[in-house]
Amino acid sequence: MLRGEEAPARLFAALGDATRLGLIGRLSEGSERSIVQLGQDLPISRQAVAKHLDVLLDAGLVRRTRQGREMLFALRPEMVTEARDWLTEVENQWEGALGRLKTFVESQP
Amino acid sequence: MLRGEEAPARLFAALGDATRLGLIGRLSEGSERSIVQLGQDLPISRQAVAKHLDVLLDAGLVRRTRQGREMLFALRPEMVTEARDWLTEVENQWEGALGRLKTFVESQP
DNA sequence: CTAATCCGCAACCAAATAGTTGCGCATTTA
DNA sequence: TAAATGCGCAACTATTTGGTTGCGGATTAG
Repeated sequence: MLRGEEAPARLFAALGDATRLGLIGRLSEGSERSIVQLGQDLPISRQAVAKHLDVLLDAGLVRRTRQGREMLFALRPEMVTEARDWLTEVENQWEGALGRLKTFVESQP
Repeated sequence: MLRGEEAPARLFAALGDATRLGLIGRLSEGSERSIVQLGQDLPISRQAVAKHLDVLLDAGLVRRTRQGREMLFALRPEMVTEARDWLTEVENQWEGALGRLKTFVESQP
């Protein structure tokens, strides 16, 4: 339903978890990191971390490249931007609505 | 885990559903709307719509006021801004990291 | 007053989520 | 070569989620 919202919904759903936001925070520091590295300070298993990274990958928020026996993950900031743009649009539409309301009120006798 | 990310996670989780994004889109048009009104064109029951609105309310994305027998919902754009700010921070940190990397590379002999 | 409308509560259900463990394979390291 | 490391696959579990239906109470409309 409302097919136009499905893509951003996937994006926001991927962002809707504290652990994943933490991973994104780490990846926003710039360097690529492996699964074990990313799960270092987390109280969950390596496989749990891998699953979270899969979600981020499916949402397009990260990119991954194999290097030897390691899987390296890096942020894809374009997708972060895309999510942000959606919110900006909502804000703009809201501001526009406020503006029209103001105009309407002022035009009343 | 990573308690600092819990608040934004709730926010993004609330945004992580196409139906709810649709509701937010409607509410961004400016005027307050009732539950029945918001569910008018949706292929789900009134109660399902009400539950979605509860999620948005818990996340702070909407405000509600009772008026007679109706429950009127309106957007709270401050919260939309808050979510957007989190994404902006990630982008900024990433840009900063890129900058530092560039400086480092250029300083290499 | 009666009928229609809007809502809240509760029980229930199926599917998705977040997590676990165990095992085996590939790649490094000692 | 042998041991250790990093990963993937699979099965299993508990909780959350998105949805339903049924019912009763309050408010508005006829």
